[in-house]
Amino acid sequence: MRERPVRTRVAPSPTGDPHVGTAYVALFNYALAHKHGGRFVLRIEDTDRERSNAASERMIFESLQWLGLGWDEGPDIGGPFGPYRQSERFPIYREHLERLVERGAAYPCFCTRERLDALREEQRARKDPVMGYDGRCRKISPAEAAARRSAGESHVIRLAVPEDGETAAHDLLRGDLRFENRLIDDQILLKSDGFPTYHLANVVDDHLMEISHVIRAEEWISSLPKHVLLYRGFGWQEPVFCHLPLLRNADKSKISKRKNPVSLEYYRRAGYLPEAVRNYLALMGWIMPDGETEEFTLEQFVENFTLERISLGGPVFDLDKLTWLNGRYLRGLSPADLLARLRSGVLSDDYLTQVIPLARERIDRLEDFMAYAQFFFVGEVSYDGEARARMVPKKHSRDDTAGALEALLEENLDPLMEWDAAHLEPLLRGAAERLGWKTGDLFMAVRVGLTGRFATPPLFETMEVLGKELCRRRLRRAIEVLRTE
RNA sequence: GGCCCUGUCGUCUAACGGUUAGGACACCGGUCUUUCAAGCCGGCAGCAGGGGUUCGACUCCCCUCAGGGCCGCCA
Repeated sequence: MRERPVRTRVAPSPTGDPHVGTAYVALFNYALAHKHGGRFVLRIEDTDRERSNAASERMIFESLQWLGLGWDEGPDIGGPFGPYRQSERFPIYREHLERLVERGAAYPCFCTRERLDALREEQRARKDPVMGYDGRCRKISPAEAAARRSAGESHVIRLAVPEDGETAAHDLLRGDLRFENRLIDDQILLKSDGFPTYHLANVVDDHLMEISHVIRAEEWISSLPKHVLLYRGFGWQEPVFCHLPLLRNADKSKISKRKNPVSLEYYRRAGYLPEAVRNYLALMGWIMPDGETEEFTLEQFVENFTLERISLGGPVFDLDKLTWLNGRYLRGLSPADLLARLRSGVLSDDYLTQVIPLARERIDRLEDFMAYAQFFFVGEVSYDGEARARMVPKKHSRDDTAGALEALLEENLDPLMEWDAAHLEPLLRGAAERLGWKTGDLFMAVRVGLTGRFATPPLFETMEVLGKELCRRRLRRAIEVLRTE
């Protein structure tokens, strides 16, 4: 295999809050590219029409920049292989896919969702080891398929996976991986709405963007053979694949927001220093060659980085150790630097300007400000006896209240990307109705949970200023208090 | 259930056939200090189990067990 210039990429999907896992993968890609004087590419994986959104994309940009992981090519700055937003590349995918269909490496499938659902259910009931599409539409002649397509019949395009034999793929850290072809599903490459799936878009883009190393999370290993088959179908040279271990919760399951703060916004808002977060992430599965040095700069990381030193056991994300590391970085700052950090964070003019209108009407002396507005400046709030009492309305139990807050949090607040009063108000009112709660009761529970107080500035404005992360965190804590104390 | 990945202190990890198995977090002591931290010093604690290969296995091979991931017209 000939040597190619090193080009790596990170391809986050803008479907929610910026994830710590994205930063983790980005960090290692960044390090490899910079180590070899290559290019680090940012690509936006927004082929999911339902969920992708611009607010989320912006947050991805901001978080990566916050961590100091700038990219050399990307949707915002362009580059020689653009566009870098997949939703802007649809014609490219369709054109390439036709080539695959012509070669018989992919085929149209006219099966309905209903049939597919029934098929899956049947296979599951039968405990069939061969799960997936049964290949019915593969038997349709190319001529007939083409006719049905041009007649406008709804269809998807599937990958024609060989019936038998096996597909070998190589992972830099794990060596040769073998997969039985009969167990690989005929992956859908183009959805019936004409959108590509991740698998197609990803392979086409990695090739066209001349990506030399695909460094991604371990959860992708099972689709590796499909990707390899795609490269071979196109007749393209495969990149080097390297699957990073998955970050874990304390119970070893894949890291999740129920069990850990996974949004980078959380760390930013809580005042973790980006260099500490980045340093800690580098410690997940990696260590300096001396095996001991744990505190190092991005530059030192890049300089000493080798993919081969990555260990494969899924690392448990330990907030305690991150916090310890952050403390070390914090203490290393000069007073002036520390002041500057405060000034660009929780004590920024921008934040204070948001808080002041909410406090002004409610204080009579300047010295009252801190006491009144303290819940805008702390992490978690405490709940005194009266606050606890007011949190639970007369008609509801503590458990009931905890359940309502949890439902509100997970079903309404978590998915909300436009975090402002205008969006929050209808959301909370709607939630109250669905939960069968009087709005006043629910709002008081939320108010106290969020602030520790029952007399506060207007709820929605307060929530907007506090921001999503702080609200989420405090509500979690309130739920916990209601259930356990 | 099927396929695949992984397995060193509670947690993050070093070791690339020969070490009293090292470091870090957490925890427990001590020290410093008007207090609390921080700092410094010390302690506790690990090779999942069983077979091989080898003069010699944490390191290589096999089996078992355990944990995890995937099995979507999500990524």
